[in-house]
Amino acid sequence: MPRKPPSPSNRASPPPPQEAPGSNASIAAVAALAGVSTATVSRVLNQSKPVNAETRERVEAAVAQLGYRANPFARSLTSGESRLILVVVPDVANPFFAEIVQGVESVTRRNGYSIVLAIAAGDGPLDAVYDRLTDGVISMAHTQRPRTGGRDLPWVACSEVMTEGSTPYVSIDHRQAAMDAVQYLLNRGHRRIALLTAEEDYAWARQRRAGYETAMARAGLPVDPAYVRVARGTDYGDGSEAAGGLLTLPEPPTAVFAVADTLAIGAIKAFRRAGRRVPEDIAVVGFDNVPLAQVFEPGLTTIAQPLRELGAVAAELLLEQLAGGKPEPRILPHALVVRDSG
Amino acid sequence: MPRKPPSPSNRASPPPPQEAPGSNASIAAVAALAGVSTATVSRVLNQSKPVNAETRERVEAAVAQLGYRANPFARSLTSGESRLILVVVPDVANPFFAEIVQGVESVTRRNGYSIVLAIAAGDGPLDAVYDRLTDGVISMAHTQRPRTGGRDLPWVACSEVMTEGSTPYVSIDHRQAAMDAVQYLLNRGHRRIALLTAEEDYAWARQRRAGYETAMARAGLPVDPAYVRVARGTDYGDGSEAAGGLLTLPEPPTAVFAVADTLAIGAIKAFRRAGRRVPEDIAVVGFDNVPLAQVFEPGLTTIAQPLRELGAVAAELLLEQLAGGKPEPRILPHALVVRDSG
DNA sequence: CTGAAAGCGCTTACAG
DNA sequence: CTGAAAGCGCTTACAG
Repeated sequence: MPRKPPSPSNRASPPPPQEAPGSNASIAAVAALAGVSTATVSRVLNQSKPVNAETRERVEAAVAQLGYRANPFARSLTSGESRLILVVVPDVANPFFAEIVQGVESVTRRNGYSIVLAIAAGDGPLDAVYDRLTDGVISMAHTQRPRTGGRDLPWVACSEVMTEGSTPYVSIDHRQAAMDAVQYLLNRGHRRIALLTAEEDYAWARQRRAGYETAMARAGLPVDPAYVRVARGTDYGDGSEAAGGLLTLPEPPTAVFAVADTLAIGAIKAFRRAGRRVPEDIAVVGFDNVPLAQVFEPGLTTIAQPLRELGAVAAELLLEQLAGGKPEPRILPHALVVRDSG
Repeated sequence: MPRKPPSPSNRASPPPPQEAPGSNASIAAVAALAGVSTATVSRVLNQSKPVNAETRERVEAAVAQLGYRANPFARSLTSGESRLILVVVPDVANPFFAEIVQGVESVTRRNGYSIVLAIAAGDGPLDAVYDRLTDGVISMAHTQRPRTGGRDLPWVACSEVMTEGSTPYVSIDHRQAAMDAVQYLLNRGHRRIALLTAEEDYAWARQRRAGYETAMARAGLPVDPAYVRVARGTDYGDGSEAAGGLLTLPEPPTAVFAVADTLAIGAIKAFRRAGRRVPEDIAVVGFDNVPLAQVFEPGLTTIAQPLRELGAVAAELLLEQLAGGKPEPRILPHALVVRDSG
């Protein structure tokens, strides 16, 4: 917003409405130009009450002539809503965020909401400035839902299942997706299948691991604890490091299911460095279908999420909340993308 | 922000200040609890005027007890500034944005500004809602700088040199960096060096191309037009497509300089598919040092930008503008990262 | 150092 | 269908 020139307070007579076209005219200027009250201008702007057609036209002409746009601060101060939705993205570079956000935007826009993004710093609470500014939030991050003084900011978790409380969420079924990935490996004849997972304070990591365990159990296969490797983080390097030990086992696995593509690629690099071929010597399946999954050689077999739709549904759930509803969680379908790595 | 319950207008008597701890108390409630005027509360909150130590303590206690936080809309409406900075990121998934934004945040935060992100849709103008909301913008996108009714929103271009007008910017010297990349190839004995560039409505693309041409000219080498390939976009696929023809030339190049890592990797894939080895048969150098440059095999030789510092300097330039200054453009040093591809 | 009061630019009962 | 006026929650000359 512009800085106002320091104007002397003017209490004697009201200032004449400024009609400088293109400057930030006020609603009073529009009203004066159209020969109506500010109330009427407000009503045509917001279509909140019927206005005589001819009057409306005069107002619209005045708005156009002055290039008037409402001051969002004044509007929000009186109306009690900002029509702004906060989308929280994780601080790690997430190749998905852009597409998910597009999905969000596709539905918010046609409902008169704009979106604003914030990067979550770690998993701490959100910068306090945001929640006073927006009507609700869609979080793609592992952020704490803030309890701002007893009041709850409407909140939707996108792609990160919230078990805590009744926060609505939209997600794929991570456990089932992991089962599908492991089942695929089983179908190809693998029996010694290792799990490459990440530190499990993420719900998705726990669920993907559970999927692995369930699939193995259903196949009547024991899970050798030595086959379960927990990476320190989710970087390529973490994947390489955690996968390294697998090869020196007395009975090394013939396949690895990694809970993230980054880990999977790190593992492949480690295997190669050790002289193993992928998938001939050891098959690798990832999770996420990051852009790199297609470009990397060998192309990575992995699980894909419906990104745009995840964003769109998250927006729907939030809008439903803003309208006073209690939306149900939504589970969206995933897909196994078969390439060359496994 | 919360929806207010529909309260009947109350004109007879002022409502008693609500002291419900944790609810959104107003400044009046704080004033009442501390036994001072709202003006005094405002003064301690903003440290805008000296306040008696004992009074200040009472106010601070009241603020703490009520969990008071100023309503940002009311504050902005009166003060004329939002203390919000808009960072515009490109709509293509940009692996850099997170790190640049961290740089921005590191300096805005300690100056009392918060940041808000927006994704630029193509190269159209920004959604009008943003510029009324924020005090200034840092754009990492190829967005048009909007001229909102004659008034200019303070603006800094980050990593995209603006030749237009006097918009301050921070960037590396793309032309020099490209020269360095090509010179590296020349030093390794290459003479037939092709250029893989992108459609040139981007300043950086033009400048990198100019660097290529200058380096070749200085080496006394002609640029064969057949060696200059313009990719349709900057995807991997675009790189593969544009690079493909190079191999069937009567005298194919021995090296390629690509103006983006994504193009470089696409080219490498195309070369491999055609049975060529990189770098033995053909060397490839990219630009950007995307995360993948390190992970891809072969590791990509490329130019790295100082991301965090780019963001930090952009923030400094914007703050300088907000303080009424006219900051000079800033050029930051780049680095050639030598890996295996060239 | 402190307070009473105007004013920022809107929206919305209330009364015609 | 329309207007006068209060009120949203702050900040800031102005006057002590």
